[in-house]
Amino acid sequence: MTEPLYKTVIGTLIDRIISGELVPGAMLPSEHDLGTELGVSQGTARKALEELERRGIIKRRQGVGSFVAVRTPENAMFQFFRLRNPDGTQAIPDLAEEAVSSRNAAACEAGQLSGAPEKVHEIVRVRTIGGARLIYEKSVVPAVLFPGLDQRAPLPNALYALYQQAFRIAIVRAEESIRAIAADQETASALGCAVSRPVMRVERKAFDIADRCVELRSSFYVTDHHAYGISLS
Amino acid sequence: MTEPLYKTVIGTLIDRIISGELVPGAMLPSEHDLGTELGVSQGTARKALEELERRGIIKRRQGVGSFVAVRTPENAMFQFFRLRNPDGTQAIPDLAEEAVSSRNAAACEAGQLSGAPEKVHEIVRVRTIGGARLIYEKSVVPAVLFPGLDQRAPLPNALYALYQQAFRIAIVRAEESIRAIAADQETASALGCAVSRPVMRVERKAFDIADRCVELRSSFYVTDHHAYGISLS
DNA sequence: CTGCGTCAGTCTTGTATAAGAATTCTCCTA
DNA sequence: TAGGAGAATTCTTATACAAGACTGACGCAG
Repeated sequence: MTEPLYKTVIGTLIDRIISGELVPGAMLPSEHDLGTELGVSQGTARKALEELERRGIIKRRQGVGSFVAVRTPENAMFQFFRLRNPDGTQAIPDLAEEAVSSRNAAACEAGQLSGAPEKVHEIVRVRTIGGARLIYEKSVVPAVLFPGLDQRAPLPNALYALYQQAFRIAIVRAEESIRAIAADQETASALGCAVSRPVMRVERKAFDIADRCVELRSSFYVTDHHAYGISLS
Repeated sequence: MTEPLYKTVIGTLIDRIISGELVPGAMLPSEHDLGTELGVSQGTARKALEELERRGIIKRRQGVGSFVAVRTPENAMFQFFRLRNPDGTQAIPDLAEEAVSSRNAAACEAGQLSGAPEKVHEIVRVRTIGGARLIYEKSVVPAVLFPGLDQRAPLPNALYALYQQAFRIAIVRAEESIRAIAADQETASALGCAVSRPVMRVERKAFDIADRCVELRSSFYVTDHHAYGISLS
């Protein structure tokens, strides 16, 4: 056998989560049962579960069990919303405006999104912090993966919780490109600020549990009183 | 015993690296020898070594051995220098100007740096990419941890490799706050750009293997043709 | 005698397995 | 209602074997 047993177990569990056999919040078989079922020892099953926990796909609690990770509004904010208050605490944004539309994918969007979709949904939102319009973001997702998303307004604050609950798509990781630019006309009017004012532009590619790119997001932040906080390791 | 054995082993190994008993590049005892020496089994020693590898403190190679990680100019760039070319490849900066000075620590610096140092060294540098002045950075380190740093000019491109080789301080992780601001007079003249032009400002706190904050760095980037690339997971 | 390739030996980490300890929750009982 | 026994789970530790990698001895050709 070329592939280690525990990697086969990992693949089996991921397949079950993708197929919907294991839904978010569901309890996985215990280490012992999983080993018996798949014909491996408890230790091997355990090694697979440990790696899935490191990747954020499941949660384990001693004495309780292992569970498929649930993307709640809270943890989605904490993990993927990086704007911080001056004291370092998490900034909590409110939703001010929202527009959802359906359109044909641009060539560069189709090239980056999984499945090279023809149709996409676009979600444009303006967010406020303490009443000030500080965030303008445009998200693009393949229509085929998110059927009916354009008829669900108003959308919740945390999109990734919705993605998981309504469309069975769990965002696991993201890649971002950050730059400082001068606000263009569109951004300035959305944020109610002056044209050519410095804003932070973040281009995000979000990947699901199967490592497919399922969302492109372009965000613009006013960072006068808040900063984007990240960790390098 | 309240603390698991393998965590004790981790602490022992980290202490040996901090003390200089294990220098960068040195080979650690094999799993078997380490277990015998510390009175634990090979499996327990292995669990400790696996976690140290996950934390980037050591490197392991099957059939060869385990080695204390070496901070080379290449991997320091790759891990902590996040500016990327438009095609996503790593941008490689050159050094244009450099000034090293020694001064008293400001209150906010002493409060953040490990040991609340009175004296600090300040390294101010301008970097270029393809000949264009795109990066202006100011690093502040405690003088007591970096004796004689101010007499070492010219400094190498990758400071963190120098920190490890010359001062036995290994930067393991960093926290950054990012914002888009208008360039002030000082930054604009350093970068040779217009005042109030949008630039990206990155405030970094760098931590060593003992999780002490040993460097504060304030960087300013011109991001017209390059972007700051990060991963969220 | 020298140079080179091969192959066995040995040292290393990687993988698989198992048993007992610690933790958590449930449920029964006083 | 409080407390304790019990069952279920993960966590810790231990051991055996497999796989990869370097070393050195050996043999053979030049």
